[in-house]
Amino acid sequence: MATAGTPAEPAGHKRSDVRRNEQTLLDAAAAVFVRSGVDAPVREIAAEAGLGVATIYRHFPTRADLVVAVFRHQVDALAAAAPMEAPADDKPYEALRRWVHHFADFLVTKHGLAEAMHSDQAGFESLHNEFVERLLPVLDRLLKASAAAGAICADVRAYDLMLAVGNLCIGVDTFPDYRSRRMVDLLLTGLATTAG
Amino acid sequence: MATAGTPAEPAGHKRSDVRRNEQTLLDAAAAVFVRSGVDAPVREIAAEAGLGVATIYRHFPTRADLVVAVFRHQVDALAAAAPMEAPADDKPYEALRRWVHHFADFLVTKHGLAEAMHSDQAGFESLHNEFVERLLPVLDRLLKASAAAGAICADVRAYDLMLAVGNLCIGVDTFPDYRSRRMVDLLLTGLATTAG
DNA sequence: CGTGACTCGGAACAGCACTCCGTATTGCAA
DNA sequence: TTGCAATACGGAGTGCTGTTCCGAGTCACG
Repeated sequence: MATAGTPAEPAGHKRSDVRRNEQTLLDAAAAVFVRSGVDAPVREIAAEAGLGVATIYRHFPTRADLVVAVFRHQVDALAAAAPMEAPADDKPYEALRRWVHHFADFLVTKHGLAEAMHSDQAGFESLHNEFVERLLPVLDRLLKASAAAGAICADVRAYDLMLAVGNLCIGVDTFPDYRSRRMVDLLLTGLATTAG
Repeated sequence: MATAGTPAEPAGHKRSDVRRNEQTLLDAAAAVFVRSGVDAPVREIAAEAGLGVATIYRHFPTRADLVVAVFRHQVDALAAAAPMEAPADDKPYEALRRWVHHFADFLVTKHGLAEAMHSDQAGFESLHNEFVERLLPVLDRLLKASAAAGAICADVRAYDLMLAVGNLCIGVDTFPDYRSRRMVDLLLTGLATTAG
């Protein structure tokens, strides 16, 4: 249940094996996620790490906690990739467009991540929450900057856009002919047009 | 494996209990799909029908076969809802827009159908195939008519658009705040704009 | 080196899809 | 009406999943 954004990381007073196993698990999970997708069986991750399943659950109570931990750096990089100060940028819509494509590329390269983020499966809600918590403010800022510049219509909510883009990235693995990037572009174009 | 569009329906030479049970299953499945979504446990459908699980598998080898059979009439209606003769319509883009929204509304009201259609789970491929087979020609016709009228850009493929719209309908149950309809509209707007 | 607290491992439980085979039902013909 | 061959049915069985529990093992500190 607990969202458990950061389980507990005062970092200092943890037993050495705990810290070692946590890192082992993160490495194993990263490898398995690439090989079998983010919804790979828990046992497979445990085997890859050479640890028991209970150890996984002790460190990462829900699957989303593990996924978030594995991708944390990349999500942070994504958040940081957006221009911090909007006023400095004279082309806010271009900045928005660039960042959304970065976001989409990130999702597409992590097999099953987009699917999982919008899944109703138990344990995945906090994954959704994490993404919303970290990236929604960024997207909202970009969106408001564009709206202020009159480049897009102002009544589109960042939340809707974020979920929509995430949704458009679903199925790229399953259906090789599907071009998610083109569709994301189309959505962004629609955003700009409604301003007219 | 078999796509099994129409398992075998010469209708005449089937045992009476077979036909009766098939209808019972369809009714039960329809009820359960509404209550628990299209990915409800097989046992639940069997219980609702008062039949064994093997009977379900005998009539509908894959889950998609059952889903397709339950929604066949509505999918047909959807296909028929598109204007048959494009030339007669002087506003092809409006027709396209209307039909796509019909399609989206259909998906949204069937809990989990959009998710299932783009799932990589075994047994769901034929669901995707069925939708593509039945609705893609319709969408393609609408799209070509709009393109011919110069209302939209011509380089968007019907397949991409269909999957994109389907994707945008994912998550409406899980995330009540997500407005899929608005996002579908945005996508359609983008389609029109790129023509400019 | 001993002790106490914390952690690990894998067996155990529960829920799912899907299959198999003995039993029951059906339709036809005598 | 009744017997029989073909066919369908039911539910137990198999195998894979997530999740929990507790005895055995490991670590840090005195």
